[in-house]
Amino acid sequence: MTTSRRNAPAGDRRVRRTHAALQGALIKLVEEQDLGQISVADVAEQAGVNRTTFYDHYRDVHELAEAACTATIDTLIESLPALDPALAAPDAEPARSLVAFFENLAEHAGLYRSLLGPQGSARVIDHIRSRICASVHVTVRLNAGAAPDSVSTTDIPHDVPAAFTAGALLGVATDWLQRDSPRTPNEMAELTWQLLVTHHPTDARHATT
Amino acid sequence: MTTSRRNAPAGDRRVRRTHAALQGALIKLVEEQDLGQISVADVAEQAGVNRTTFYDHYRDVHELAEAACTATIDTLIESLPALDPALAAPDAEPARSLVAFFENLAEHAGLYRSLLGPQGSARVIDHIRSRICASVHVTVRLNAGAAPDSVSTTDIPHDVPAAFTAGALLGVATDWLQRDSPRTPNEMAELTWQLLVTHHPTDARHATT
DNA sequence: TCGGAAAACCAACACTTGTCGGTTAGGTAG
DNA sequence: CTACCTAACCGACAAGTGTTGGTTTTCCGA
Repeated sequence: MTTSRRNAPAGDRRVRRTHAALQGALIKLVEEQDLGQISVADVAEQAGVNRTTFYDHYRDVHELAEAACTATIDTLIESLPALDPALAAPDAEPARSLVAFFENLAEHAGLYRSLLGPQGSARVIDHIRSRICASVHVTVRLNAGAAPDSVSTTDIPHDVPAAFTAGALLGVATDWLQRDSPRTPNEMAELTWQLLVTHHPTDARHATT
Repeated sequence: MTTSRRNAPAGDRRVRRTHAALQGALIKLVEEQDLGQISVADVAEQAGVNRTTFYDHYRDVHELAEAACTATIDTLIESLPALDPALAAPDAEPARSLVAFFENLAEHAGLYRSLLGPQGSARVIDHIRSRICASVHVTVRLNAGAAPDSVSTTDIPHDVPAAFTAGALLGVATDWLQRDSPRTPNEMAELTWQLLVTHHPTDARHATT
């Protein structure tokens, strides 16, 4: 094949450079204007590479955007490994993982706002959603394996709750970014956590503050 | 300032014709191929109108898609007016509105699959999400007004639960359409309903079948 | 160190996109 | 019925897109 084809760490030095240049250029541009207004020529010039070189690595801007936010998404995903929607105690603290989730979201607000909004990319949206979905998937499976005391684990399949939770998180995040986010990450984590664990707000008034 | 700007029912007969022609053309094309592959020229030719006429009404394919699926979305939205995520009794039947929701979804599966998937349109996705969000919003407000027996209505704001529910529904729907949907609309409604009302699957084993 | 392999550059290509004046055809108000 | 109004058509335009073949530069391994 193409000789050495390491996926992540190694590889040709040149490709890594142009990859980094292009992704960095897009991230910078996306902080200033909407994704839909960014042309391939803009990204190439900002990155300092020839326009045709762009097409040697990505098919279009969407694909670049997907790759560019992968690293950020990775940390975002890893911030919520301990999400346990089913078996969690209702009086648990507002789940540090959720706080980290929203803090990470706020840190790259400009990026996510441009990518997830109406002018964003359906490819990126779907990518993020499926990533969260997979992450929640394994978490549910882990919890089910950790407490295999009943047949209910096979009764309720994994995929629907995972899709439910992933969509809910993405929905809350998107909505939070769309408005001028009057709430802090902590508040968002608290509210979202109450919704995740149960939909009875009258029961959940513990308010450890 | 194009003088008369009637929005929905009346207006010039010619405009309605071309609107219908373009929207119908897009819907037909979108059933066959992914939205991202459809060009303005394709739609115009399929609709039997000149290409420049397209731009007299819509800025790009995404905007047309948003307008084209509005009617379908309206019925989709109106199918879930009775959604009560907070106060519903946990042993209630699987919410006819949810069944209608998934049936409507299945009926236009090709359309939604192409629009919501990775090759879809972020504008359409955001549009649908915000529509569902607004619908759930008023529902929550209605229920809160129907049972104003505590201060908890002001304690928990409306927007976050609405965004949560909207995202969750859209997530479940998208995930269901992406796979080859082995489940029936009834099953999906049942599963989603259990998730909406509570996250404790061990409690929810009523199984009216 | 050096030679081959492959990435990056370059010019140019057909094609699509979005926009613009001017013309034709159709509908609506009077 | 008629005259005005305006949507729809037409040709042409600059700009952006995606691809191609060929050249130069850079890197990796022997």
